[in-house]
Amino acid sequence: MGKWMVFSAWPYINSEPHLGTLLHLITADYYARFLKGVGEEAISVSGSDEHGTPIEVEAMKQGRKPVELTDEMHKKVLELLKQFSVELDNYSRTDNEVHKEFVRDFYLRLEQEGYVFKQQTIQLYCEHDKIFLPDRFVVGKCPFCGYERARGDQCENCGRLLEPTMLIDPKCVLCGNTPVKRQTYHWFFDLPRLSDKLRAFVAGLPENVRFFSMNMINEGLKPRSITRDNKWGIKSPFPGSEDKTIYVWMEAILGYLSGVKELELGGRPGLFEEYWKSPDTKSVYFIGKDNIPFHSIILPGLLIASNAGYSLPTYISSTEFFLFGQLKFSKSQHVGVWASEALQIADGEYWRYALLSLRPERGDSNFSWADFQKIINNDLNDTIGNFINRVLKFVSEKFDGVVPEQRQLTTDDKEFISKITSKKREYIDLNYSLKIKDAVKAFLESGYIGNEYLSGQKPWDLIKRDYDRACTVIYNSVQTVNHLGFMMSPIMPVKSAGLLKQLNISKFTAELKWEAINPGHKINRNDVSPLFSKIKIKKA
RNA sequence: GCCGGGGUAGCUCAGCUGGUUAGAGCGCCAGACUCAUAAUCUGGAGAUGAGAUUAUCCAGAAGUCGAGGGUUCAAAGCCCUCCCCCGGCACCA
Repeated sequence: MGKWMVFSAWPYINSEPHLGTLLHLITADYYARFLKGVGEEAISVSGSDEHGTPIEVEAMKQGRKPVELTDEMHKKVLELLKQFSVELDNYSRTDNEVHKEFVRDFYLRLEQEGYVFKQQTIQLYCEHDKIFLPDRFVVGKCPFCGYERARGDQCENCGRLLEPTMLIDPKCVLCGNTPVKRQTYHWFFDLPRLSDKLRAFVAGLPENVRFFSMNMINEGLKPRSITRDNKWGIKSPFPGSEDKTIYVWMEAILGYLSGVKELELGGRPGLFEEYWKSPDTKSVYFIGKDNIPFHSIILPGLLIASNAGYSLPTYISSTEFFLFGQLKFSKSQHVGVWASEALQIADGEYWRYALLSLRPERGDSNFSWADFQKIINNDLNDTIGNFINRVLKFVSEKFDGVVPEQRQLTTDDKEFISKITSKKREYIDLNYSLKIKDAVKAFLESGYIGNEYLSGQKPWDLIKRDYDRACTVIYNSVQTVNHLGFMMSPIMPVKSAGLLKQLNISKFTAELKWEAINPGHKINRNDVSPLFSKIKIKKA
């Protein structure tokens, strides 16, 4: 049995994360908890991605140092993650020393392996802001359609792809001055040389990732520049490149490695080699479709090129987007739901449940307040919460909080037991196949089955005329609560802990074995209370 | 332009290696129950109309998963043409 590394895409912290970004962090946290829950050895890592031009520019606008900005933002993200019950083994940041050193060593090694070359390029430079301008930081007249506000990478009006130098009358987007062309040197990663190896790797990826990536390879990979002329970033290690920094993507992506290294240095000797260099290690990356190529091509490319025996990604689980009333979430347009807003509306754990059950695994999925409310009120509260509550209340009121014995099983009981057991098995299997949305659904369906059983068996009726039957039905229902708790615990860790307390047990059983809570066990009847409550959302 | 994804009940979606009468949840209608947080459970209509019949019912034919063709004993899943929506097309993070 191999070990597992669970990763979430590192959020770029130029602003607060929105639901789309949060989704991957929550999923990674969920998945790592699931794995640990079934007894796998797993570590989970992510962190704040904090270098690069957008943050540098934002800091410039505010008249602050970039690091002040990201210190603040990173702290805020940590705070937010806590509220969403995201507790990865390491949630790091790219400005930490371990990462920086790791990155520099890594690229020096890559150079030794012969995958780095230096080349001259021409780029637009703003003399006023003293900054080389990335494509999107230049606007001007489109040479094809004449649209005045075409960006350096693409004209929004006619859709044509552009080069910044093609723009007529280019302007710096920051200050409006005309940038100048300036010669510079950059160090490049020789990606094309890895085409064949990457093609073999990509062939094993899931379809939604594979098509896209294979296409890029077939169109011909291009060398990827490693360096930038920015100040805010990791100092480039190549001789002669002292005034340059590493391009933010090319270093942040190595956080998956440095984050594990950091864990090792934090007191787990040997961890890095054990995980990253073992052929048995499985790795899962939870990402959005917008950064597929970085995980399917660039990261594996870097890993292969380093020739250091790192294990390549095993699973890349890419989701589509959440749309918000048909529109894509967007920071600039202010479309979408931000993390702190979300927390004002509902408990972080409710969001975990909702986001995991809406997870856009197949196509873009619409997020609407009505759906959200329905998921919380009907699914979580009415189906799951109410089932648990009616069982525990019953045990408290009618059995003095003591779990009754199982007597003679009827056909109905046996059928019920087998239904719940197979839902649990299904839940586990679906998780292993990374069908998380379906796994969460299996959890919900277990709630339907439980309620159906209670309504059909009517223990409140039985207790008056057939005590043995009542015992059996309630015994089975209590076992069901344990199994539900098991499925719930990675989804809503805090709520599950509350349930453990109500049940007066230390953990939920991962096994499929029916009896997990013995007859005669006393639950904490004074703690029994509904786990969830309904929410009401005012129209936005 | 190229690549990919989507278009299935009022809504959100599942089904798509072709195979029984196209499913679920929500919503709607009716009923049951009262242990439980006005929660739960059951049944029904609903992705189609028309003809015939006094009516219920039954039988037959036809239609039905964006549109239209095709392949097949059999298509929501495959092929072709087309329409609509979304995303991407790498130095944006």
